[in-house]
Amino acid sequence: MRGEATVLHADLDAFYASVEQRDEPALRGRPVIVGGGVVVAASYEAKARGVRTAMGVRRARALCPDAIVVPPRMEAYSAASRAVFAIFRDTTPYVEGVSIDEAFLEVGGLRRLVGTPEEIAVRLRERVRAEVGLPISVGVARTKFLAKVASAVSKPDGLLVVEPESEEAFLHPLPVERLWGVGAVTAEKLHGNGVYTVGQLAELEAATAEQWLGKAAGAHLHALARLRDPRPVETTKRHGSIGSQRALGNRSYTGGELGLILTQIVDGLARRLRDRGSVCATVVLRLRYGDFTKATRSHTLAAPTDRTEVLLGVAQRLLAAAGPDISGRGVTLIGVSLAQLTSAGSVQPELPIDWHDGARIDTALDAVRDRFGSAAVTRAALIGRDPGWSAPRLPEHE
DNA sequence: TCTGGGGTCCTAGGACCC
DNA sequence: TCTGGGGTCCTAGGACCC
Repeated sequence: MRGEATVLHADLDAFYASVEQRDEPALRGRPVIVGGGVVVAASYEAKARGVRTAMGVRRARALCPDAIVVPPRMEAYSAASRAVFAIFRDTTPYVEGVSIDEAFLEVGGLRRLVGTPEEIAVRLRERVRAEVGLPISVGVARTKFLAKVASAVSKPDGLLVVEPESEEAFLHPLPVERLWGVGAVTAEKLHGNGVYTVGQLAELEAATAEQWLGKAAGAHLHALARLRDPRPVETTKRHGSIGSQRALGNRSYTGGELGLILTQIVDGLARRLRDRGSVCATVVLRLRYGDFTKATRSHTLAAPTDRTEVLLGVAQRLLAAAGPDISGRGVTLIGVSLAQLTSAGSVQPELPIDWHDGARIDTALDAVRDRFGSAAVTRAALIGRDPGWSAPRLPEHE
């Protein structure tokens, strides 16, 4: 027995472009491109002319000269997203957000009270259209993966229910690129071995797929092709990292200019971190060079923090350490990620102790013991042994 | 095809500990 | 003096998703 199709995948169509068409009637029915240097989103009228996400705007204009290009309005998209997610949560308590414009909804158990999954999906689409003014596609199936493929196949503005008994007939003829997790590189590997459809992948032994694609990816994709996807809809998913980056174009930057950009990035991230009540343990610096090669440098703190000065100090040291490469090839992108996030509540506040540069650590620990008791010494020693903590400017005592 | 910004997960080697 | 294997953490890089 396979169970029932009770998972919905709801996915707004050409989300950013649809918001623009909703808010500006003159854009309706016309090819709309949202973006600056590259295409961030394209309306279906633009997609029909070959415009694709991540394509350069110059090339997109060549393909579609009558396209209207508008800059992104993130606040408008966030507001629309919140309104749609409110309808999701009004539909079922089991909502797992995937991104700003899509989510999984578990609607099993609502049959008696509300209706069948299909009836729920029909009503959901009507409500999003009526209350938020946006088209949304919904796939319904027994697993998250099948529901996601179903919504993609149903687009635009569609609804597709895959009943358990028709899963193979639905999935196996599709190209392997439809599998969630198959991108350009993996597709090329599979094609090189004569595998073009999901059905062909399902016919392989799992070990063969693992050999070609790596253990985890091979096993996962093979299982999906064989209709196995045990992942439940998860209501509480926490973020593991937050990040921010800036593309710099082609001109060269002085060290001071780079330092200023780095400060702005870290300052914004630290603020976001504190707003969510989190601390982070690892700082990751990302660089991209003129030839599009990339580099990452990271440092893990002994004690997680949300303090701008500490995070900025680490980021600056990472940037300085990557220095020789920078001058040689020219940085075209600089970014920072804060990883290993945990709740700030689980970490003690920093100890207010006057510890200046060059002070001996045992002297500092004695002072900690005198003022806060011996239990505080463990944490102070932890901070002290972290080489990233060269000049801890601890906060003033009240 | 000359490439934005926000994320997730996996791999592989080295350090370190038991 | 030479030797084992497993587990965990950190770092760097890469694939993928929207």
